[in-house]
Amino acid sequence: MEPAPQPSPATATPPTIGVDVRPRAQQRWDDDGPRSRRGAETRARLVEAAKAVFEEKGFHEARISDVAERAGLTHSAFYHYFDSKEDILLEVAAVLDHTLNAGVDIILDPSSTATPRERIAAAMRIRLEAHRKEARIMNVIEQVSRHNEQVRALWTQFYKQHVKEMANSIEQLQRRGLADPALDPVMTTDALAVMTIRFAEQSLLQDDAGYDFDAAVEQITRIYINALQLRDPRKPRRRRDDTG
Amino acid sequence: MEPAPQPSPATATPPTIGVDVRPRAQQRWDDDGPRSRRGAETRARLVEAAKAVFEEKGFHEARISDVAERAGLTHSAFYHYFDSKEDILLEVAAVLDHTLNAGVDIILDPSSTATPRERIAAAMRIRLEAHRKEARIMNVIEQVSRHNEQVRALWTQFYKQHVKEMANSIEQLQRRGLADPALDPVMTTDALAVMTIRFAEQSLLQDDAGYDFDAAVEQITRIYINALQLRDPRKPRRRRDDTG
Amino acid sequence: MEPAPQPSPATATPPTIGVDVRPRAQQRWDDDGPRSRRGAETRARLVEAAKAVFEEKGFHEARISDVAERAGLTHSAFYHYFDSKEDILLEVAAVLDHTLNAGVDIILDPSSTATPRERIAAAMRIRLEAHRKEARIMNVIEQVSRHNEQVRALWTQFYKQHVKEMANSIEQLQRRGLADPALDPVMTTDALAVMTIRFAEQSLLQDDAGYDFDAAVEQITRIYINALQLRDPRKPRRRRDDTG
Amino acid sequence: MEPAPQPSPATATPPTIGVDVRPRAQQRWDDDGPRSRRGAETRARLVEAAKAVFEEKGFHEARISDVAERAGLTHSAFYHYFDSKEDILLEVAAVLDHTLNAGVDIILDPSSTATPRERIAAAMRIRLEAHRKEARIMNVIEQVSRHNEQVRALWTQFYKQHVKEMANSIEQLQRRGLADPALDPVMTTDALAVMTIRFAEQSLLQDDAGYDFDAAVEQITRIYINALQLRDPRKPRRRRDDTG
DNA sequence: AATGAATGAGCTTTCATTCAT
DNA sequence: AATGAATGAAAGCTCATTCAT
Repeated sequence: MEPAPQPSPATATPPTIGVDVRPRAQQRWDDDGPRSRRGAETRARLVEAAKAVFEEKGFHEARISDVAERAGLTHSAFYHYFDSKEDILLEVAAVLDHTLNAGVDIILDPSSTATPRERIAAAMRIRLEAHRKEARIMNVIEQVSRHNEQVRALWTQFYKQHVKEMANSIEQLQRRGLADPALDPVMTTDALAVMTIRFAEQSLLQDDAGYDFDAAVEQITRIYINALQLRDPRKPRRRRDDTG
Repeated sequence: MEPAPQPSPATATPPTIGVDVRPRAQQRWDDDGPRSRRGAETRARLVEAAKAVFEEKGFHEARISDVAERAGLTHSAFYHYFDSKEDILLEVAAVLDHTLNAGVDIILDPSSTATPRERIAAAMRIRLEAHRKEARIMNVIEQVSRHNEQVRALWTQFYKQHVKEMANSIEQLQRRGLADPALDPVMTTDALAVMTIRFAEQSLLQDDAGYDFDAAVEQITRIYINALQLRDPRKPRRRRDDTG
Repeated sequence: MEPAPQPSPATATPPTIGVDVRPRAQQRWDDDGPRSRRGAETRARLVEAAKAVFEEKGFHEARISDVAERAGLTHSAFYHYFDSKEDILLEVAAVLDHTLNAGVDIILDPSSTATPRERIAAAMRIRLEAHRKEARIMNVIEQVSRHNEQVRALWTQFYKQHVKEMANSIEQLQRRGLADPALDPVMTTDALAVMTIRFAEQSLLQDDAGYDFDAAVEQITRIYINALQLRDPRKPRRRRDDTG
Repeated sequence: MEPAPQPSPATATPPTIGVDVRPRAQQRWDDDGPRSRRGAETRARLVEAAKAVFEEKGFHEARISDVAERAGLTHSAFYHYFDSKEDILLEVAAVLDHTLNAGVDIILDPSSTATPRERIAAAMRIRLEAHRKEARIMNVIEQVSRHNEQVRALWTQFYKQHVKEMANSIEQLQRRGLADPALDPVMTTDALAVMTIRFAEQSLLQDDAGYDFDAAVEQITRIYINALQLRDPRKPRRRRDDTG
């Protein structure tokens, strides 16, 4: 258990999420946080271990000793770094936040010459990939968010952020006459985001069989585009049978 | 040894779901079930109480004594009727199964003269209403389903059942040239079902603010119809820009 | 469960053991005892059931409901007849007392013309048979006797009684010069009784394999006779042919 | 991670009995065992306490908290060292195993110049002493052995071992013409072992009155020797040909 | 920084027993 | 006489957490 070399930067830096939702976590960081390199490494190992354990057993079933042991530590060593299970979950969640919001920008990138359709397809793939990978832990986070204020804040923020960006994007398309004007951008994004995320969670889990990933990407993209009644710009009038 | 007198219909009927997923629950019913009117009432009260408590605190946080007390009973009285928390959750879930599958038929009812669009709108409303109402407990069930085989069986069955019916319906529409033929019926239904259910769960919870219900129904329906590229039948040929 | 015809006389009569060791049991009999024929039958069925259950599961593992159910009764019906598990065990034990002391008389029967050796062989067989049959329940009784005063009294009385009779017999043999005079009659009987009883319990349980029964009888008898250095009378030396 | 420092020899040595019957106990030792001196002491105290409590109250009546409290610990501290009551009983039993098998060798020691008679007398004393001392706990062990596989294995092994050794010894005596050839060595040993052990248990318990110890040793020895029809070697010829 | 020992709160579960019917 | 419902006491066990080293 000695190795675990790079102190994953993501965890070693105080997570840079917009609103800082970490009363206790922050205290920790300022007061109790690891002062030595070795400490930082151990801490990172714990976060990693926590994620794995939560994914495997869920939050409630996960024991602090499970986490500690997987990190090659004693039960009680855990308390050097975190105050509680909730505490470490917050850290796990913060790290995740980064990962998941990565690809979204593509859709909105104004410098891109891609058609909306292409952008959506690209974004879809990226997002589904991310969710397929992180579905388990997101599920955990979401579950906990229902009973833990801090986690809820983090989760909401993440979700709302995503929806907001998408909503903007849809609005633009509507303004340019490229999307069904009768759709409410926010609600639509919400619904479609839910669809995307949950579908990934539920039917794309790698070891849970489900569908072929590429086929799924294609189908979800099509549904998405259909739903928006998306038209490609500048082409005088698309006929709808080439939608793919 | 009277022949297990009429139990209160709502909660106590042995749920008539396709596959019977109730090893212990069934035993209970046959062997240990309440034999007196009073017992049946108590049992029903317990199921009711359990649902409420689970909704409030989630499954793991819920204590058996919470349930018992809410039903006006002692802790140990609980064990007259159920073997465990899981056991009573199964009962709660079974009851719910009924409720939720109620409105689906409308979509498929062949005797109806309504257009597909109308049917979908109707089904959507019914379904969203049901889910809005039962979202909390469904969430609980779904959570537990990840770690409990029996609950998973029940939940899967419920979900799969729903998807299958919808898929059939979509296939018919496709065959009649009324829906986008490029969509895979099963995957599409899955995705759209996920969207509907989860949107309801997440954004329509009564006390959780969110959107205006009627507006939401309208939007979700529109998205749904758009996604399918649904055309109304018998009209010689619709041009697709008036889809609204 | 209706049959169970003859109210086994042994249980229906207040057991006729020397000292009456049944404070509560007696109360029951006088105060609460079954007044109707049906009651007496049920009571007998309970005693029978108790014996069976105790044999199967031991005293501590046995639940009152096990007993009641085996007697075709409800848990709570048990309390019409007995105050507790201990209470019913006392009854079981009392019944047993009779059975087990049955064959002993043969050894002492003065009218018999058999040689001591023959008498011992006969007594041995009878006793081993009885113990083989009742070893399980005796074991239970003995176990309980360690923690329950009343049961202990009953058990001791039974055992002491047996030892005393045997000791008398040995003493006579010694006086007639037919047994090793260096043996202390009481201690010897005790030791040999222990041997007999326990050997039966431990190695002759019917379903527990062990030895062939007849061979065992023969061997134990031989050991017994050897141990006493028993000589047959009527050989030149001794003239007292009145073995009694 | 120190190498499991020297545990208090009496209770803590991994018992060196022939077959290792300690699935969980062994795990414990390797994985969970006390790693500090203090821990080892506590563990030893627990084993000691357990023995005492079991002797006083019997296994079923003994509460884990009784044991813990007697060792000056909390209820839950117990679970640092043992998984269950059964678990600690196994340890108690293993320790006992040593003690009880100590003196047997004397009988068989070929270098000894003592006569068989003398050897038996010596062995008898040792064994009776041991049993007198440990009768209570052996009783507990035996009781539990009826319902616990592991304890049964340990107990059986102990008993069988003993019987086997004695049987060999008897066989030798028979071959040398020093013991009644009509006796079956195994059955005889079994019976005589039962006699010895149980007599000690039943009649020699120190605080339970009974007989004078030395007298008892003498008597049991005599019975034993009689039973075998033991002759001293080298004495020309015993004339008692009426042994059968 | 890290560990092992120890604690205490709390939960599930089992059962003998009582009560109303 | 018999039942089902209900209770209360107690047990076993788990775990997060603290403490001394």
